[in-house]
Amino acid sequence: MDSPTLSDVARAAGVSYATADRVINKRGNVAEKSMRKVQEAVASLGYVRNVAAANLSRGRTYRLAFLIPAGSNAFFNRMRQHLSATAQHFASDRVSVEIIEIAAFAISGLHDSLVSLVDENFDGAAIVGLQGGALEAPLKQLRDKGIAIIGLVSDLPEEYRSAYIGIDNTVAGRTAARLIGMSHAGRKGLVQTFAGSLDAQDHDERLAGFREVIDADYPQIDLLETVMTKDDAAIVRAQTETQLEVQSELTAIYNVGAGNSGLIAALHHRQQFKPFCVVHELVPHTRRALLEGHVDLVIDQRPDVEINRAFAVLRSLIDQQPLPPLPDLVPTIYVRDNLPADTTDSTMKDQNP
Amino acid sequence: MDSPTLSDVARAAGVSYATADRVINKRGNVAEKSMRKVQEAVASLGYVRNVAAANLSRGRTYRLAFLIPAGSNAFFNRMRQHLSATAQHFASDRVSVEIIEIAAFAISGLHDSLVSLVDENFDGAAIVGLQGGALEAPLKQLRDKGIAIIGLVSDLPEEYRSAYIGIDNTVAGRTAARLIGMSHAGRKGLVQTFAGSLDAQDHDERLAGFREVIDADYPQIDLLETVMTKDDAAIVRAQTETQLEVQSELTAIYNVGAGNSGLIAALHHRQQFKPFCVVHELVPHTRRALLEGHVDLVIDQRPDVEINRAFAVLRSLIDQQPLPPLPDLVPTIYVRDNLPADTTDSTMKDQNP
DNA sequence: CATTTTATGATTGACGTATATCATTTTGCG
DNA sequence: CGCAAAATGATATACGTCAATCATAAAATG
Repeated sequence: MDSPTLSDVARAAGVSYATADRVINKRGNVAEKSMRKVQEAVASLGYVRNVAAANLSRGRTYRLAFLIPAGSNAFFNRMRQHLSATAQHFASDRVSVEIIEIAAFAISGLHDSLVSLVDENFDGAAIVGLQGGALEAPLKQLRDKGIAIIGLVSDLPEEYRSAYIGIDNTVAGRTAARLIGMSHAGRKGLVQTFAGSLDAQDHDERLAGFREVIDADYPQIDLLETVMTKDDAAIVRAQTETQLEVQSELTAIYNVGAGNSGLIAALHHRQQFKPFCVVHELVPHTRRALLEGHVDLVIDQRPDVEINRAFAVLRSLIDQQPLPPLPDLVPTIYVRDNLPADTTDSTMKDQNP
Repeated sequence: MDSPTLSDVARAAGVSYATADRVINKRGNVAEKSMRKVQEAVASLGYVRNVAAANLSRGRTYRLAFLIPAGSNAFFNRMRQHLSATAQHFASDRVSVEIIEIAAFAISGLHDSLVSLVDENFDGAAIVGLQGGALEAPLKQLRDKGIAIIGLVSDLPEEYRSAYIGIDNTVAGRTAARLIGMSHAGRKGLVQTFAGSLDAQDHDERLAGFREVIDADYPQIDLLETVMTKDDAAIVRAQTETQLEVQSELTAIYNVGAGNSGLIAALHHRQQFKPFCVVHELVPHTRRALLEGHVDLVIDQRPDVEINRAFAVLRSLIDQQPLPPLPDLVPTIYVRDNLPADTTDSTMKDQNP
């Protein structure tokens, strides 16, 4: 019942431990015949390398960096929180994590952080990225040093990262459109969309996906021109109030960006008919708005799932091993009924982990 | 930069390795003063036990059993598939998994499987359970042997399991109701619900949750009496065809159980107005129906997430360690736009794991 | 104070793999 | 055949922890 060790394999194959080791670790200088014998023994005994022993022997430690926008953005706060919890847990697996805050959404800030990474001897980095030629030089240096790089939430130039972990924003936009379409039950509609800015790639993609579906499948729904908000709650609030007044026929609102507290505030005191309202990212205030009925749907990115994936992907990249089976990452739809337990709530159900 | 070892801790605390070990592993016979010194050294050096070394030394292996209903049920097929993939991956962590097929949904079959478990020396078991007094005797034996037991998808008697991993079916039913409610946009509605049988606890809970929300928040929607289908596709098909004919005003259909291929077949050739259709579990045929527009929403249980959780929970139970941070498990809503990549599809995006 | 507990120190051998060294054998080739 | 090159064997040390042993030192007890 005990798992066979490499010595067992060697014995079964009729070779020495050294030769078996040469085969397993591909050190070369092995006759084809021996190789085959060892591989057969591995197969017949069902040998699997004991990673605990291997890691111990190698003295391997994983030094990971997470580059995440600074500031009080509720979404990234949530992500940081999950990240530190996860990091703490992985400490016993010799994984050390450094969270590096980058100046929010500015190429130059990210560039500088990347430059300072180069001298720091990390094994891997997960980076909330941006697209921009300025990043290529430091990214190239990191890549050439053999550091595993992945894009997180927002992608990096493709050439310089081994994976992207985040939702497909076109899919997110399409999903919002589908649900808003359904909510109209075939009736005429008029939808106001909000976005942070034109340069934000994710906002752009969400809007494009949104329009695609509305145009294709819900011709009876008209779209007003997107209002730009700089992701600023005050602007969102003002604009929402204006639009609600001007467009009395408004049937739905979709905010692809941030600043939802402004949107919620604007809807809060409204007694009349309230447009169907879809926003992104489950954070304390959107959760509350959902429960109180000001918002109808939240499309969430699941930062917890993303962080878990990031760890798994970085480790397999660093070890050059296949990725373990992981749950898929898709935009998650929340209504007021299927919300996860509030983790900011201190009460935990011990029976139901 | 290297992580400190227990020897480092002992040296810093001014005690011998043996004493430090006595503190860390709670072996007793240690003076309070030494205990404190060691704990301080642990804190100041940031010592974390190296689990790789510990597991190696202990020679710990985890023998896990998964008891899953036999048969060709598409949902459990999917779950089994994910389970074997995960099991294979964890083999290198000295986790061995045995999948035990139990006679589908019959107390007696489950009972016999549990009895045979008792002599088998597992460390833990994840069980797709049933409620029933007959199970208590073997469960008690398992518990008394110190085997970690968790309920999976469908719960066991609470007293005899340490955790339940599965969605809250009331929540799932509520979620379905909310979305069907939304799809009516305030208009009058008539909804037909289907369920497998009255004894299936999960079906019952889903229906209850569903009715709760419709009654409370969508008074203009009427519910027809639930049609029982034995989860048999042929029955579902016949009943759907009958109801579509008899109830010409039908605005929505909600099937809380299985047999969806029958439902889909009945809707397939229908040219006229199609009721809004909500079903459970993303499997090949529901996925196709969603893409082709026969079904509008699928509420999924995420067997992949459940399996991942099951492994994590069993391991921490067996090690008596805290649970790592894991993504929440909530009923997932799929529309045709936010479907995960089809894993039965052989093409994989290597850039986007 | 002598004696019994109790606590501590010193040390050792696993666990399974990685990695290195050095001696020896086998093979290939002219 | 003889020699170099290639392949193999034998063996040792390290990784950090667990678990055990045995001797010794300190504290508690009467």
